[in-house]
Amino acid sequence: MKSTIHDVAEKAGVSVATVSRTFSRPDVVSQTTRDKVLQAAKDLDFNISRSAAALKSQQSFRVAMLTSEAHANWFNANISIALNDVLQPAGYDICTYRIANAAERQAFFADLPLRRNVDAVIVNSFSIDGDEISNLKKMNIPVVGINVPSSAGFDATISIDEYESMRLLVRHLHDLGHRDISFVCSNSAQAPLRYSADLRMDAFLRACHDFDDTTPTVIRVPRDKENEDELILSRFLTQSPRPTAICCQSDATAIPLIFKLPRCGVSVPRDVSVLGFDDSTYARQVELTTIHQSPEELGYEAARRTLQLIQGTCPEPRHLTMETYLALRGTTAPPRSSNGQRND
Amino acid sequence: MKSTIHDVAEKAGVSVATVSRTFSRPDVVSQTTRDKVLQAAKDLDFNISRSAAALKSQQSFRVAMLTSEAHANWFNANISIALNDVLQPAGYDICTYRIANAAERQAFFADLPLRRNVDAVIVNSFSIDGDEISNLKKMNIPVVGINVPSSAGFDATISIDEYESMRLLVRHLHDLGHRDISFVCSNSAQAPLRYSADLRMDAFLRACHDFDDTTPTVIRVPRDKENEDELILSRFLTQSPRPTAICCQSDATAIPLIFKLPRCGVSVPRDVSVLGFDDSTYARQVELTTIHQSPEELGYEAARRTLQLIQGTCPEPRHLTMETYLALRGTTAPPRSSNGQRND
DNA sequence: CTGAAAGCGCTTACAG
DNA sequence: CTGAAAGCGCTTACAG
Repeated sequence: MKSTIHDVAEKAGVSVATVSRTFSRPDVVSQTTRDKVLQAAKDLDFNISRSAAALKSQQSFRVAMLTSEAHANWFNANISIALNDVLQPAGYDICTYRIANAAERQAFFADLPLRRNVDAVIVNSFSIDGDEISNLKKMNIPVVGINVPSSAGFDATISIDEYESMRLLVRHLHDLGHRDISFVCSNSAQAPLRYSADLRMDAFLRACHDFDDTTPTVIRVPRDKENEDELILSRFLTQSPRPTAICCQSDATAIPLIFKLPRCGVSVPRDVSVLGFDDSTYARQVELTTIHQSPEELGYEAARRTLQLIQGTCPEPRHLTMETYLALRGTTAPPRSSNGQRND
Repeated sequence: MKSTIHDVAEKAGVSVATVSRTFSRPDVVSQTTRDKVLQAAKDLDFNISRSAAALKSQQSFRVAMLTSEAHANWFNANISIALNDVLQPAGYDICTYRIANAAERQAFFADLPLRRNVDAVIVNSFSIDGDEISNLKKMNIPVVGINVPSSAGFDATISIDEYESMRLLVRHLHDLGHRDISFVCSNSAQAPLRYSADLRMDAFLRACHDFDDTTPTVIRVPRDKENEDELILSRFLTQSPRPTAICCQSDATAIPLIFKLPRCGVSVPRDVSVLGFDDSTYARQVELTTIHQSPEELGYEAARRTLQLIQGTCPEPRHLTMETYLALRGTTAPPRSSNGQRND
């Protein structure tokens, strides 16, 4: 009922080797033979069995993606789609391993459940450490990183430059005359595996440090709370002196704010400038000034490099930094007293 | 270097059959033997080879998901995560097949590239027709649908009731006193594969039909345009008489509107009520009245049923309708002249 | 509860 | 360009 390579060989009057080659290396079989085989395969509704091909050829045709994010977010959704767009047509499945907490992390890197069962691993925005990378390397397969803390140990990495991005943001605010700037972030203690939250705050503080007349403050709230936006609002409104600009860790934090601030009598950008990070869903429509990045491109580049590494070629360059830019829109403006003086 | 089941058998002093059973059916091997095997496996960094297991056991440990959506959206991202959460721990990979246009659709259902290579197929929000379902069934594997046009031919389906949902929405507006209601949707001619866009409009029109004093109108715009929100705005503002309420096909359409309408001098909900559909990202924060649905639950239920069907048990019930509810929030209010009279 | 053995459906050197 | 043949690493009836 389900036909095998033997059935096709018989029907086409060739050997199974030829049938196999017709699918795996069509260039080495003659046009005439190829046509015969293809016709027979079609008549018999034949597909190559991936499991058999995998077993014999010592490949798994699977690529693992490691991530720590529990919920559906814009960044990961775009990464996944881009990976699938490149890897699927090339014959690879993507298996997503979500590591949600310290126990899972420990278990994963100790057991390495992927050993022998994937052809490459992509580490996505995960705060992986040196020992963990070493463990991964024991599998003797390519290891590719997307937004990882360091490129050390990786066969290829694709990242954005958080520091440069934050510098763009802070310089823009400084140019406008802002001197009191708040950074809003979720408490990283709650999300120890997610890379970039901590980094981004550090980048903000460093960027402010370039200007000795600029006072950065930080508003930290617990992560994944339903009322995150209310907490932030409350903290901001009670700060004294009130900062003239708010840099948010991501658009997802900024968008609720630009909706709610006016309802608290604080006009955006007249009374306070608000900035996001990502240029994600709705950012353009709500005119949010933000840093544009493209997880889709990060994903494409990562997938392409993964494929190259599997085929044994070294991607050029091995470590790529994708450019970001400041999407200048309507939520930033000069502060009310734009003389650069503090009004305290 | 890479150890096989033979190495483990030798080290543990048992047969390969016992090693195999230790992993696939641990209940049938004695505690003592199991411990020996597990220890040997650990010492040798051994994992079962999926390809070999798959080949011999005539399973592929893969589940296909068919979808037509090109871009990352809230619904699909949540579906994917839920499917992965259930299927991955059960040992199944998910391979996502995206069918973007008529040619791909034709090719896919004619060739059935998954034949012999997946254990089940999940059809997600795809406007699949009877012939296509028949084709799928030729593979002799379970076929599960999420939001498909009809449950006919499916081994299991999970859906929401679009009609009932839309009735909730329209009745709420009618109760408030609205009689002129617009439905905003993207042009389905551009997206012939996506199921639910057309259906939702039909549901809206039917729901309005329940009230003979209510006049529905439709604003249709091309899909996936960058300036979709501006087109809608322009159409709405030039309509005469201007509807007192706008029902949007999804939150993604509604959210830009509730941001932009006030900037055109139209206050929400004072001058116009706006409703979404989904209860997706930011809906709560921007106080959008909308229909709540949970793609996560749809995904979990679909995955659970898929697993049951693979194991040969029939899910109960086979066809499940997930409840939705009206999330009553701040973007709906009585129309300005709430006497139910038309002011034309 | 455990073992010996057949075989799942391919790929790939090797030979011609 | 094509074929004969070995074997990838498991699972699973069957026997004990």
